[in-house]
Amino acid sequence: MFERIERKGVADQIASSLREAIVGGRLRAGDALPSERELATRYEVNRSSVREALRRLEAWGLVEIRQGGATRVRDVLVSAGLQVLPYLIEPRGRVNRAIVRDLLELRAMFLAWCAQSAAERANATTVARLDRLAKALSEARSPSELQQLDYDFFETLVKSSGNRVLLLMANVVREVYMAHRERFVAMYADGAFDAEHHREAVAAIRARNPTAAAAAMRAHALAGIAAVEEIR
Amino acid sequence: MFERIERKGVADQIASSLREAIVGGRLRAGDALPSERELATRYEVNRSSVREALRRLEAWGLVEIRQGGATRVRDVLVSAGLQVLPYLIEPRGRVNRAIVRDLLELRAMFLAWCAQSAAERANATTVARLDRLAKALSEARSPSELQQLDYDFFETLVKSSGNRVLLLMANVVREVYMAHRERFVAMYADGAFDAEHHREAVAAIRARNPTAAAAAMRAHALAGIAAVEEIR
DNA sequence: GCCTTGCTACTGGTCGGACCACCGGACCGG
DNA sequence: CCGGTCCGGTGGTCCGACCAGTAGCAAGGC
Repeated sequence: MFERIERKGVADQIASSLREAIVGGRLRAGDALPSERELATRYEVNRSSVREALRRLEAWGLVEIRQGGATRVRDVLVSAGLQVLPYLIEPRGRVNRAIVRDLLELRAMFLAWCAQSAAERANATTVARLDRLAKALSEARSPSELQQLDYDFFETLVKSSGNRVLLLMANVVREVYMAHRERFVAMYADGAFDAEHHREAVAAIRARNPTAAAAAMRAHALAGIAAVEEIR
Repeated sequence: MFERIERKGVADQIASSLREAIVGGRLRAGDALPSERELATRYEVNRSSVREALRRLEAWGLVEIRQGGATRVRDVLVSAGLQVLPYLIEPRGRVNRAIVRDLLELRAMFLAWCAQSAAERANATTVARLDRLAKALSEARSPSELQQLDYDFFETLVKSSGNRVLLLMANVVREVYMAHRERFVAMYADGAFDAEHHREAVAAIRARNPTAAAAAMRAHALAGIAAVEEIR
């Protein structure tokens, strides 16, 4: 009880409706959307609200708006940004396993690369923070607690890589991951998770051994992928 | 004469103005923006236009809008998406070298990883396309031509990795890169570029040798970084 | 017959003014 | 001190009007 109450604005709902139509394939790339005035009539809302929804879709890279001409649907995989990921993962309520696997593969690449960068340039403060997280991971028991700590470890690693562009990517990934965190909790179920790789990585970073650090985090990520795949 | 006339909508200009204030640091994280009504008065435009601009900033992750409360500036590096990259690269007309280097480093990681994936799973069609691009790179002369071909090579590699999440990332990176392509043309000036690494990579992909493919593309990317750094 | 020109009916863009929903602080009574 | 109530200000939605740009069509010229 006391669960969060949904309160979405009109514009939000329209944006969601259109987004699902596009991502779900009911509207194809190149198709022209009805005019703003017609959408307003059909949804029985004001044109301003429709406009607001359309601007959001445009910011997501899902449609192309041109004054005087029709608003057209763009090809999702060619022009959409990372923000649409949550909707690709779960179109029509069913999880798209292939996309999840793609995401986890990228996670493996990022983890390994960040660990390598961290080993090359991390300072004592960062190493200490990673060390604390690794220790906490060794002691934590509940899967959700492990998941949170592991995510914190990931973020700390990204920050310690010192790459600000990667930081921006991580921001988007965080939103996606947090929205679907229960999908990935399987990676932390009894026995599926072992903090050994984290301890190894921290030791390697402290010893300034990039290769070993990368290998440890890659091993961790691959173990996670295996755990998720097994569950399904 | 008859040069192209700038035609940006009112909302666009307001969004740019506010974006620069935020990215440039004149508005700090946590600061409250003036109300929509006041912004409308100050800019001498309609409130609708201000709203449209604010929604765009929200989509970029630069501000947080809450009904009943003030619209507040968010921490760029904590919540912004990749879309703001162009403005981080060139705040106030001066190029931020550190960000450019971060971007090129990530490019190196992506290139290597894509080449590896491609070697593991590319089909004959893709290999043939990469082969054509590598040949064209060997023959092209002008830097801008080389740049375009190299970018095509990168995109083809991303597609052949088969990872759709990476594809979404590449979409955003493409917009950033294309907006600043002149900045990177130095990588392709006389003598700075050699198609040898591309030929190696294609050969390795065809031979299904992931390690060699990754090494070849990493070498190419590192050479590019060196060329850019030297110019400055 | 073909191309050009200009009209026209549509599209999105901006305007202003009104009212609703919501938040936070000031104020008041218990 | 606590809980309500009120009120000013904020964003959210609505309406109806006009401006600005596009695309297609139809009359005119070659």
